[in-house]
Amino acid sequence: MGRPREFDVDEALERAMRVFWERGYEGVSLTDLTKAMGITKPSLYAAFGDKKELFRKALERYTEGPADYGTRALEEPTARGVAEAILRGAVRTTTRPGGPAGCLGVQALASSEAGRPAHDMLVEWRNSWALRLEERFQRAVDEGDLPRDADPRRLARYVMTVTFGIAVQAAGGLGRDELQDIADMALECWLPNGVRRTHTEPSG
Amino acid sequence: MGRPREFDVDEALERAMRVFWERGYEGVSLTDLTKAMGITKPSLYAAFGDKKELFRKALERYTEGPADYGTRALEEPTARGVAEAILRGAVRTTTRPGGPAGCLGVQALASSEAGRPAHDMLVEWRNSWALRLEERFQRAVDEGDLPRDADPRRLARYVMTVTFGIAVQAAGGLGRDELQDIADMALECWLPNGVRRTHTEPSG
DNA sequence: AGACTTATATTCCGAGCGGAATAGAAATCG
DNA sequence: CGATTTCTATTCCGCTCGGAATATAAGTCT
Repeated sequence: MGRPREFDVDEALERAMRVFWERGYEGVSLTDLTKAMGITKPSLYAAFGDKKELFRKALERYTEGPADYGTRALEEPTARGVAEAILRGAVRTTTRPGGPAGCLGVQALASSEAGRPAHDMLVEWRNSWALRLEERFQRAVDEGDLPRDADPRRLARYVMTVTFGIAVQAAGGLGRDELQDIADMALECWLPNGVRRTHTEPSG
Repeated sequence: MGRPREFDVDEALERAMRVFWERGYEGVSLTDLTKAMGITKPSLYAAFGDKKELFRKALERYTEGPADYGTRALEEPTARGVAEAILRGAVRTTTRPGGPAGCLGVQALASSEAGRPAHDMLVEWRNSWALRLEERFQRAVDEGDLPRDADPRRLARYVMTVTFGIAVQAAGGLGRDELQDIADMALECWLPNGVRRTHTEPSG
């Protein structure tokens, strides 16, 4: 009962996500948000809570939307396939023609105290991906897909580091082809069904 | 003639650099700066110009101070040595015990219009490193240090991408040992005196 | 119809922003 | 000394911030 909402909550959130993606948490004001979302401040407040909560929801939507390639990548049958899919997905998403360059999750590397909520959310977001990837690589070791002496955490950290680096480069304007080229280089350390080495120095 | 300055310009700039490094351009107010620098606003204005100019000078100082490992790295005798030194330097600088985690140059990946000056400076800063590295690798090809068919631009992009990724991870709290481990992995693509492959797919 | 509920629109809040202006203090000159 | 110059300190500017309060419109209930 009561007066029905006049705007589409889902679309408003989508627009908020877009704005945060483009300009970051600290770089966006409530006025920017309400303007982009097509609603007024009380409506925003009632539907999403304060700015921090709205950002949290936008980040969730980002994870399930533009960044869903990550979840799909983890379902690839081989560890190498997972790594390939993650890097390729990152390249595509950070250079999406209609969207902002870069990654919503790779932001707020430094912030004021006011930006700390978003900063912390993003650190946790990035770490959670590293963890999911590590668990997936551990499974690959257990299944014999990766060598028994492979180090899943190390491998996951490496892939995530390159992925984050790609996000930085994308934000700087590098194009899709150049970034995919970088991703390919990073994958050259891997054999088709696993890794070439994980801990030992090259033999020759 | 006239009244002499009561503060040390160099030390004030050092402190400003530190604050920008820690909280980013948009995350720092003039009040934060004057407080950290131990001077008042008119003094800041007279000595450094406005906030944007101060940031530019802080970035220059960063380049010649904490990030001088980059310039020194380019003087290494071999391309592999250059890559090693850059990655190792990035790891050390982004995890320096007394300093902020992360890299002053890897910030402002997304910003408001007000933050655009700093954003653009940083994009240019990162690109300039990629260029210097590319030129260094080109020299290595010319000297026979790298194979004739190596692609200097590709190699430079790869190294810089990993370097930026390391900065992101450092900002997220990863420690020095873990990051050095990642750097080592990135270097495993290289033979002692060059690269294993640059353009071709792995043979097996 | 009319009470009730929940939306929307407008207005306002104290605080802080980047920046500028003004006033006073400390040095060097003739 | 006293004029000049350049620093420092204080104050103020218009503006915007995130957030809250108030008032009104638009629905659903009995």
